[in-house]
Amino acid sequence: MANFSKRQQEIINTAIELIAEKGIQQLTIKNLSKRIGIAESAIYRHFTSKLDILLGILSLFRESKDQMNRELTSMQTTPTEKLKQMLLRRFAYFSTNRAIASVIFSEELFRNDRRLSEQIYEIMLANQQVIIDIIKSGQKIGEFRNDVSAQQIAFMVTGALRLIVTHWRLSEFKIDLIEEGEKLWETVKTLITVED
Amino acid sequence: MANFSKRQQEIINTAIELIAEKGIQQLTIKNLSKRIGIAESAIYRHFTSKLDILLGILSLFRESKDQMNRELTSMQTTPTEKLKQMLLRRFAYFSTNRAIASVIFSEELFRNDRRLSEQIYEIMLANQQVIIDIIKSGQKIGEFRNDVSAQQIAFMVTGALRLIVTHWRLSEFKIDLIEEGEKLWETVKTLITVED
Amino acid sequence: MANFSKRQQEIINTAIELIAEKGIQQLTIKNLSKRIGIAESAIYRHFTSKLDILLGILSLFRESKDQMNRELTSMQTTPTEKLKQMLLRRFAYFSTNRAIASVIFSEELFRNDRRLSEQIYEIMLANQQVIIDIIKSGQKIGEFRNDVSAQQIAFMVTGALRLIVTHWRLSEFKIDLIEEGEKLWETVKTLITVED
Amino acid sequence: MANFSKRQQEIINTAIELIAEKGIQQLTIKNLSKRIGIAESAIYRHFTSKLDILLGILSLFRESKDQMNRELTSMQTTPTEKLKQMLLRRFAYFSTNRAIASVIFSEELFRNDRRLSEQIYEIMLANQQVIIDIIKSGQKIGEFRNDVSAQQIAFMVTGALRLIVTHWRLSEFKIDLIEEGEKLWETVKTLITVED
DNA sequence: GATGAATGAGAATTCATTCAT
DNA sequence: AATGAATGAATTCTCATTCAT
Repeated sequence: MANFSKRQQEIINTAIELIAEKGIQQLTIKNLSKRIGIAESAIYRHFTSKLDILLGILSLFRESKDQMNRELTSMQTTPTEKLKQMLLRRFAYFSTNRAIASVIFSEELFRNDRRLSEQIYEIMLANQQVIIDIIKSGQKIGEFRNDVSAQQIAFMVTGALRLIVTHWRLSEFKIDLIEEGEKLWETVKTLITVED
Repeated sequence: MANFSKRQQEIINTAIELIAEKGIQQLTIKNLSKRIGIAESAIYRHFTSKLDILLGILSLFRESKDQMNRELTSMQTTPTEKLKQMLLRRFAYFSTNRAIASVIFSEELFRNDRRLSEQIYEIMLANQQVIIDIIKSGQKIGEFRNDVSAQQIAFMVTGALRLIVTHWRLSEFKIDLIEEGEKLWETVKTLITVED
Repeated sequence: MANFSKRQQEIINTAIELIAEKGIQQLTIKNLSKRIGIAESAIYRHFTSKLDILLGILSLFRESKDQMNRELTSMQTTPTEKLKQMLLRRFAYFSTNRAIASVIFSEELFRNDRRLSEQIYEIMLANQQVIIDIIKSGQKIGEFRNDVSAQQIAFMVTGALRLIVTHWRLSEFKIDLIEEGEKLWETVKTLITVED
Repeated sequence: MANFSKRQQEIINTAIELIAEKGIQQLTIKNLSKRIGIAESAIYRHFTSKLDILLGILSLFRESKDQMNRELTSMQTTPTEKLKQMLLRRFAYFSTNRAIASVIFSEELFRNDRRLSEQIYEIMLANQQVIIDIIKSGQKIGEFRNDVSAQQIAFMVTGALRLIVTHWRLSEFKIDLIEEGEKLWETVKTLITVED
């Protein structure tokens, strides 16, 4: 969010909140400005259009993704530990950032415009690539089983993550997300690590 | 679709198409009627409101889910074969029903109304329960490994299915979905079946 | 209603009912046909347009007015008795014909079309003329005081009648209309008859 | 109208005009905005809904009623003079405020909504109560005859007022309303004042 | 930076009416 | 007589955006 002013950040965060709470159809300039407490027209001082706000949301997502990847890369541990960290951190992140969790997996929201849908796909692919890379390195050094493709495992791990978050959201956050994350990690570990 | 008239079925299917192609924001009565080739007001002979059309879509989803479950239940085979069939058939179904594939995993689309969001969650839960049940019965007779919970495996399998379909859609259907389904099944089989 | 078929009479009466209950804005072909229990298009077998139905209502009003005048004319009594009869009968009629009472004094309802507004004015004038004539004849033979104009008395009597019926309607028929009619007559008698 | 902005007052007055000229069915946002010379959507900056505009009209009526009552209350004269003033002023007011005259007695116009119909009834009752009070005080000091109830006289006076205004309106304002008011007052005076 | 007023395009829905059956 | 399907015009209201202050 370095590139965004205070007000811009406020607008982006409020927009995410609004989408999370009421869906994209309720993300209107009117609702947005009302919640922030400024006039509708004031929004246009900070973003030239509504599309720009959505692009802002995506840039926030990308930043958070880059941040996590940088952290993982700098970690000097085994692939198993890396995968564990990555999973648990993402569950932890979502559990304290409900609004983002409600929006980040909803590719539907960004279908209005080519630029939006391309960017969200790009973020999604990048996120998956991180997992694939970790798994591949684990396979190379014999920590993870080699008889299944890293790509497929990545589908299963990311897919489960996304699905659990969706359940959590649809259940109106009644599920304990942290606990679910730990259960998922145990399962993944059991299924793919090689015991010696 | 037994309960729906010809025209109602046409409206429901066209609505799914429209959402699939252009997103829910483009599902307007105008676009709908234009594509069907009737006047906007004619739609209201067949559905009392737009909400009613969305409920119609969900009732179609539920019917298709019930149909698949009935088929699976009546199959006299092993859990392994059942799980395989279920997975491959769903991939096959989606690959020939692109529009439905684009809509059925988009819980976001049905957030306008309580009735809608509750129903889509219900369908989602029911679909997952089928997988859980198959896995449990496989675990009971020793076909599937017992050291991981059926629930977690179901998350991974369904999650992967959903994620692959999403990729397929965002890639504008360039991926070969059938092939992807087979790859996923191979992976799942390798990971969870017990070799003797 | 001699000129109207059974079905036409049913439509006219139902239209009056609808207006009485929910106001003219709720008098739609849809509501009308629904209440009668036929299809919307069936209405057009019996009336060529909605305007025609409104004209039918007015023709019913006119008939009822003519009927009352004929009765009054044929009565062989004093003007005092005639005025009393006219007043009490109208109150009695309205109290058992709530729907008509709710509509007949609402000139507003018939402003869509010249023909309608002219006819309702005509009926109104004719109704008043009857009272004026009775009062004049009473003045001529010395039963009613002569120091006020018949026209003005007619305004006061008819005005009170209309206003009381309006009150009755707005109070949701909680007032006893018959009793109110008697009170009004007593007052009118006290004010305008000449004691000897 | 203190609580309303300039534009809001303009909208309310134009709405009254429109109803007066063409009936409530022609009071549409389109007609309203066209006559004012702004876009349809601009109306919604000033009133949140059409119902709100109608409530605005009623609040204007109430204010005008309160104003008149305040004037009457502060007058230091006999009940006879008060009743005369009240009558003549109302006729004068209507004769220069044709639009309001065309709307204020049309309870039918406000039947769309409970709030509307309750308010118009309330205004009507309040208006009548003023007359009843004047008459009662006149009876107490012997200026008005005591053998008829104040309530009944009020019905007759108010009823006549309303009926004369209705005639004036239906005759397309050809009658001289001021003159009619004077005639009515003469009649009322003759009928109810006690000569000594 | 912010506001209030305004705009034009469109949204869902309703209505009277028509027509083939 | 009656129906079901359709139509086009109109209605209320929303939305993103602009502009003068």
